[in-house]
Amino acid sequence: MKQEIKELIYKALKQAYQKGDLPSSEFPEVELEEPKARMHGDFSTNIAMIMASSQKMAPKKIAESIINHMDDFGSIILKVEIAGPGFINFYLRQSAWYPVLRRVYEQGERYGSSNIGKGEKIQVEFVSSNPTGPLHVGHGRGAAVGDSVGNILSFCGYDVQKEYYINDSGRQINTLGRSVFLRYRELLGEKIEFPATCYQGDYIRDIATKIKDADGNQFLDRNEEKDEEKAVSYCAKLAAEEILEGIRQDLDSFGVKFNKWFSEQSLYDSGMVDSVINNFEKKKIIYKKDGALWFKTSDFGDEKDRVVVKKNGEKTYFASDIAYHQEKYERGFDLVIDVWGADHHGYIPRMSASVQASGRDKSQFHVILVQLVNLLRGGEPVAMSTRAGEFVTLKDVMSEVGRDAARFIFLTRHYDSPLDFDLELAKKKTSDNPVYYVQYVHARISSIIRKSAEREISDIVTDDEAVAMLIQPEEVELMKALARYPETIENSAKLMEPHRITFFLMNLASLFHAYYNKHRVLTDDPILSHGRLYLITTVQKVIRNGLTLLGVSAPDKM
RNA sequence: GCGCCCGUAGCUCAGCCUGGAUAGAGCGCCGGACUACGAAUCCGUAGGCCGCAAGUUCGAAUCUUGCCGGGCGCACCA
Repeated sequence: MKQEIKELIYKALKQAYQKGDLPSSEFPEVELEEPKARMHGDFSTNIAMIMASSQKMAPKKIAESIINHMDDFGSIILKVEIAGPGFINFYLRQSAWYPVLRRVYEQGERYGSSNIGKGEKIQVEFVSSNPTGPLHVGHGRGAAVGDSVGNILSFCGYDVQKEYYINDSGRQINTLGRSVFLRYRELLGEKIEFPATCYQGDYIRDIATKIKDADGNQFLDRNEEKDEEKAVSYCAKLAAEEILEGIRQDLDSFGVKFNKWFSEQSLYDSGMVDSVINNFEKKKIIYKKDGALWFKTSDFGDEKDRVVVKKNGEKTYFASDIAYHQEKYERGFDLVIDVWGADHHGYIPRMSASVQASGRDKSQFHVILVQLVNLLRGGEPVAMSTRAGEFVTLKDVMSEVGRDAARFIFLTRHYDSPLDFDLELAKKKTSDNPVYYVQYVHARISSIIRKSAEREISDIVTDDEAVAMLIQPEEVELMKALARYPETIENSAKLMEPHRITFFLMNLASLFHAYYNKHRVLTDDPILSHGRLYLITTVQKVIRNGLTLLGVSAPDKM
């Protein structure tokens, strides 16, 4: 639609130049926009104002000559006006919007998809929470954003892989083992002073109990230090597996599916971490200082160098992260996207440095920083202390407010702004809660279609006669919105911003509810009814299409 | 101190990338609409120095700079 109008303008520009009405043949890109105010037409362009200086003419004169040379308004344009300082406003015939119905109807769940990605391989890594405790709400937001961004990119022709990185190595896993082991000993009657540095949550006790039940007191006999170490590492392994399994289940019931779960430990097992460090040493971008090995990230834009091997010989997390990211590119990804909590933003320059050091362009690495979630209940903050083990898990939230509400709310804001997540509000089934507002459209339309079958209006009829009945302003507004969907998807993909789809859906829902309240779909006139049924069917398809990208269900009944 | 993010209606937020005409939505307030397709809905009223200031521009919520306020981060932690 936009394209057709743009071409008409280009044609007019050329003609105007040839006839000598315009002095210069330098034409800028024609931008068409939808005016905010309805009275300014369906589309408008500011081309005449932009050209004013290069053509050395008054904007209004330019606009006039463009219009004069638009010999063919085509079948879509009703009238054209010059307005304000030199805008050209286009008013379309209602029938101009009819083709969108067919596109939506035929493409259905693929409507809005595209091939702008051209098969480019992208990896989206998200959540990647340490298997030392259950997922909490913050992880939920990351999961919703990462999953949805992946869906959207894939919808736009990118070859997307979703991945979870398991930090199953290093000190905090050891701490996990120690925590479990201490609880285990406690369960067997020892008096334990439980250190504050250990994990406090009840889930630690649960795991310890399992070990006690399965293995009895066999770990209590510890003659040497290495016996204790063995016991701790046994506990660590078991606990990490147990917790990871819980994380998998939580994400599964949250509707998030990963293509791959990648283990940090495997990078050590395969020697990848060592080989990366050796490689960097050869390149002389790793050096020794104060007994530690430092990576010269400052050569690649970081503010200072970073340690990869500590004085005591332990590798830092950064070391395995470097190896991990290098490994990603070796798997052939053109672009690597990491979804992180905003508190990790300081980590970006060094990660980017490592990517560049292994020969990739910094544009091949992108971090989506998701801001924090403030959990509220009825407007009051909910205490969230990880150290004390008092936090609301994602599982709790899901069982309290439901998966759809949770996912939708996480995506009602730009990931860049902090999110207040109110449990009471999320449960409400009123218009405070936009998820039901949108889902209700889908259910309502299903209901009308059921009703139409009862009345034997039955099958969706899509012929011209029925479509021609769609002349109400509310119907045109709906079709305009449907036509805007592909553009919304494309923007959402380019900017990696799922909330644009959320807002689109809320707007479409609002247009539909207004239409529904003003006009009847099922009337005494079968042709009119057919036309309207056709229209609302396309609305329903787009609602479902969009909700699917957000990972939210589209119910037929609520 | 340095870096990143945020500041738009009473509240919660879109819009900013790609400048355009009278700045939008939901909630809340006030007032209305169910004997026909689902009232989880709709209609209407009120409510704004778009944090402040300067710059660029024919034109700035949008771009640039400075300032103010808030959040987060600045480890041989993860």
